[in-house]
Amino acid sequence: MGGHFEGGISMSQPDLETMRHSASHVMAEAVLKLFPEAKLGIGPAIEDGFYYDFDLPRALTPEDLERISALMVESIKARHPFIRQEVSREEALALFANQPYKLELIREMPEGEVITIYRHGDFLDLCRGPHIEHTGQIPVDAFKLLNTAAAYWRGDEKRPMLQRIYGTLWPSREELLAYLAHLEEIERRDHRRLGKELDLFSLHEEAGAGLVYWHPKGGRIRQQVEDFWRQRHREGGYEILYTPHIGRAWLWETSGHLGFYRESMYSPMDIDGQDYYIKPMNCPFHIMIYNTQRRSYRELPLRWAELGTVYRYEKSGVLHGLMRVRGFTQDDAHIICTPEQIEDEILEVLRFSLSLWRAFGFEEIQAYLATRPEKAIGEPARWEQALQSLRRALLAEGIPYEVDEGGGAFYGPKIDLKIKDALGREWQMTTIQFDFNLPERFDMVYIGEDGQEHRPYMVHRALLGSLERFFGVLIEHYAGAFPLWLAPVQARLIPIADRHMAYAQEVCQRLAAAGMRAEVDRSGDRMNAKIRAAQLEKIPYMLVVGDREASSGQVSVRLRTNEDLGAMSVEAFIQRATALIAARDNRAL
RNA sequence: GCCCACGUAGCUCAGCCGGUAGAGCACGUUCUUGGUAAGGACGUGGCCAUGGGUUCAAAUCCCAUCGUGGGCUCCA
Repeated sequence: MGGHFEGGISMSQPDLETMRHSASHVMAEAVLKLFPEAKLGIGPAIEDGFYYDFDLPRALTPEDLERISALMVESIKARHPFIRQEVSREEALALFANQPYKLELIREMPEGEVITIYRHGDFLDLCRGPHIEHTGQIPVDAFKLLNTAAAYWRGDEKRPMLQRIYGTLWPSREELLAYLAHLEEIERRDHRRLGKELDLFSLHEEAGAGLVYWHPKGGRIRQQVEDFWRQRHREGGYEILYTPHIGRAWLWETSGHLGFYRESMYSPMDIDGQDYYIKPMNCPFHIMIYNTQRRSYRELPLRWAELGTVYRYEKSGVLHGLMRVRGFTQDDAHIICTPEQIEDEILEVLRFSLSLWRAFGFEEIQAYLATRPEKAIGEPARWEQALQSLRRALLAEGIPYEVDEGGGAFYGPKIDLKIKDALGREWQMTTIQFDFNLPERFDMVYIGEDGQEHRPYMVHRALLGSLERFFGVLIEHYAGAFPLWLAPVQARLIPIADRHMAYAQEVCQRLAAAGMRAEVDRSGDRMNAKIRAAQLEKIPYMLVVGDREASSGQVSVRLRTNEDLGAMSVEAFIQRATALIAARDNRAL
């Protein structure tokens, strides 16, 4: 979910990446001055900046960052040249004798590889380079050390934990400031903050981590999402299923989940001496339904969807608002079809997914095609066919995609879609996965034209992914100012004085009768305060009613964009609003 | 799960070199009945996350647990 920040940045700068990498060296130099005993990990350039990992005698504090930053400024002002030097393995080992992590890297370098070191000032690092000419090329007012965090040495949770310092660096101060403003914007839109401010959802430590409570206003939005989702699925030839939340051990043994997915499942509960597990996935249940009958090729493809709530154990440290939770509702579906149908089905799923995303106002989508991993089941020929149909679907839809070599599940290849939000951040939501495993395990068959039993193809797909994560992304994408058709409150009646309350109530009822979500501000506040409150709640329409409106049967329409449409008849307003709602217009008010 | 930080009223936060709590907003009452982003007055509200320890005394110090945040690893 790394932010892609582009706002007016001149990327043509002579190698911003090199500059950032060099900055990480300068930072390491500063850290060594502060902590001569520090052990160095690695320090690459990353998107937006750089980091360096250190093994330090104590935890870093924000004050340390300031001191490090000040030392970096000194080094930059000193204009130390970067000096590249090739060394032999023995020399390298000697130079880094007291740097165990560097020694490990050196020892792992293949024989004959040229080992290079870079020096600047009295700092020395094992490094492939390249670097800038001298430290003075780093714009001294365009970098900032952002935060410290922990990271396992080489990303391995069994290895020591190092302290990582993240910094950001830009070609100019203006760009740095723009980037910092961008970070503030991200914070401002944070779904956890907006969820609280707009009274959409909550989480409760005393009631369990990673479990989401949808408040009335969040519930209204979810209902709209679900209603639309169901409508589109009906139109797309899907049937809707409802299945249990728990299943006997037999089910999960047969599916193989107890073998390969156990660490994500919760402990069983005992029911009449039998082990039951709460479901981490919906697929086995759908297959049970499939297997209740002898199936003919004539009834395929079957497209079975379910808003299925699943529970998965997630490590405590990874939980994050709505984005990563322990109980969530997938907009799941399984497509069961013949090998001949698979290609059309895949293409259709992809189209369907894209149109759904566009309907919610997400236009930019990137696809990832994940291929056969080392350890996989299913004949290579079927993998190849499956992969081809996935690839052809991507080409047919013209979506940019990258191949994730070996990134497929062991039971089949898949397409994942990442959706870009309004701030350019990517979110992995959609997944379309082949499954060569479950049809075998559950011995799913259909009778073909030839009267023989055949194994159907099965595809899992979740388009929005989970309703919780989708909601989180939706909140951040719109910064809480939801499109009219999704807004929990579409219009608020604002009576100027108490004597206008009855008229406001009457108008409100007319809006409700027209299918709108409207309410009257019954507080004792003055009109200005009522407008402010509605504005902060990002309510699309503020309908001010006073003597003038009450006597003429009108409402004065103010939009959350601050635009004032003036007075219009209630009928005209209803026409305008209901037309936009029916059209599911994501922008107009 | 791991490392670090944090957990005080519904919300945002102050208090924390130990002497049993404070602000703004929200909420309630009340005066005001006001034309497009905060009218005034008064008031309610906290077992200072939970459990244990140190101390004459703990919101303040120590430990543990739970949770949250930033990361690592992993995923919808």
